Amino acid sequence: MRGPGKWTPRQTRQAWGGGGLSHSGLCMPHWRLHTELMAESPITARSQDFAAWYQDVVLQGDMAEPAEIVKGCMVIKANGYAVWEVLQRELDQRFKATNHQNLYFPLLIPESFLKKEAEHVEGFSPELAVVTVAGGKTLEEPYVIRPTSETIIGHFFAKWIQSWRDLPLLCNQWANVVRWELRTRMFLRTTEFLWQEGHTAHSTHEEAVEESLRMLDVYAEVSEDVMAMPVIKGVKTRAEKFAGALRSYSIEAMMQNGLALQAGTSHDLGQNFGKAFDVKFQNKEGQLDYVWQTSWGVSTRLIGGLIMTHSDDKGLVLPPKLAPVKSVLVPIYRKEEEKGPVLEAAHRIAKEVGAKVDDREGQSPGAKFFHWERRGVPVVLELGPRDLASGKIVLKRRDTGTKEPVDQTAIAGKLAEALADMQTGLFTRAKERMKANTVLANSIGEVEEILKNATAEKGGGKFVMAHIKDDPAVDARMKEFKATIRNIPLVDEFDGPGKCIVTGETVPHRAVIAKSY
RNA sequence: CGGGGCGUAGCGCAGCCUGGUAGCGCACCUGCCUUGGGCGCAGGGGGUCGGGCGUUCGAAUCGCCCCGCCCCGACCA
Repeated sequence: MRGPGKWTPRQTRQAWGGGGLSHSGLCMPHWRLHTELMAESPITARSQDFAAWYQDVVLQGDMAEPAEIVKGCMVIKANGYAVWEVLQRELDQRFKATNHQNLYFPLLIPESFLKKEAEHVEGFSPELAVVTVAGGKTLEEPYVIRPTSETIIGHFFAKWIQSWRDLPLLCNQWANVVRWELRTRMFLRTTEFLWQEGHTAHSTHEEAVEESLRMLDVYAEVSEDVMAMPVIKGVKTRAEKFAGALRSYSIEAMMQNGLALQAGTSHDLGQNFGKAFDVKFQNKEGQLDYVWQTSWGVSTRLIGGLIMTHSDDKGLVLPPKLAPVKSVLVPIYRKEEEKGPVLEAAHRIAKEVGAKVDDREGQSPGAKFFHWERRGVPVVLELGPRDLASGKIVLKRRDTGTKEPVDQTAIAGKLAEALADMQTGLFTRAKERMKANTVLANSIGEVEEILKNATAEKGGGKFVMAHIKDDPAVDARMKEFKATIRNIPLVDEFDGPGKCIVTGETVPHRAVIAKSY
């Protein structure tokens, strides 16, 4: 049954106005002309429809699929979850290295808890899912399904903290959260998503600020060094900060269409939740004081950012450090007598270099190449009778598409080299793209001029760097061009102080204005 | 939540206007043959036509209601 809710190429095609007519025949790469009817469907070109391309890559890369029976939710498939597991490992070891411990709090939070911090409840109430009936009875007090856990953690922190000796308290939890979203996109925004949320309590504000910046650095490091995704660290404006925080920091990445993606956030919560949940400690002077808290999180959204940073019209591209399978060896043989020696050599070499052998029967090598290509495997090795005779093996890179015959004796080194080169190459390319699409503006008119045509279809979005005041009224003006102030960078890479393009007041340096996901 | 589009086999679609009990390609299964970028041939399995109600001798097809998904906008990691 076709069933409700398949995100099909046909539907996306119609959405961008092609009516499903003949776009497939017109501007496809030539190899698609005779492969239209293949099981693994073609991928919409980025230049045609970026949103459709993204969806195709997720689906064809077997990363996830819509859970059509649950509104706004998705199934993260084995391929996608494996990437999440690598991310979890990379993040978790850095959390541990900075003395955090993992624990776990309940999914359900008493509704009254949310209401204890005024700004917090106001920020989250539109997106709460609430449990009102359980065990066949209407509950006296409804539970909300956690949209984040500051409140319930505040409650327990109050029980656990008495003295300055209990501080700092450094916690993290890996969890799912639910935020009722009006519009969803796989990985980027779904009703339920996976994340980690760090929660810490400190005896001084300085220490809390230090902590929130430390974890922002951890996020930036994982983004750039592991995911090869360049980011801008900065402060969120008051209008954009987390509901209940004193100050929020973010890392912002630029997708291939020039739109910004908030890839991680870290919050200085001040004493707001301490006061709301009565989290007090006795300091060294014997005085009672409220704790200073932080919270910080990254989610499965990172995977969406990863896809929109590196993937191409052939499908997924995974940076080697994140790829669950770094290389696949495709054995090629024509005659029965070739099969034995080829497979023997294939397994020997694969074992030596840690590659996976695709020895499925009944699939042609060509089909296997396409299969692994769209799943983002960094390197595919090809080994056939010709290579056996010459002592070579063919190494093909996913990022550049280059094919190179390599001496079998040198393959381990060459493979490692190719993977390392791909990792840095992907980062460099993304970084250069970000630079190329970052422009300065010195008046609100210029900002408008730049952003009004800034969509993927019209040549790509931009990061507009402008002097602009951190004032909600100023943020509101950005709505005129469907943009937001993404953040105020921690490090100024431009020209220092200048006059705000809206109010004329002097501000320390330029901020990032962009359209975003 | 407003505007637009769509829902027929696992996937992509035809059939609907002009009602007569469902078809094509790919995928899947079996066998042979092939294998350096999506091989070929032969045979085969698979569908409560998104759901409900109605009109009719008869509904995928006509009418009403509902549900879901995609796209575009307002809110958000």
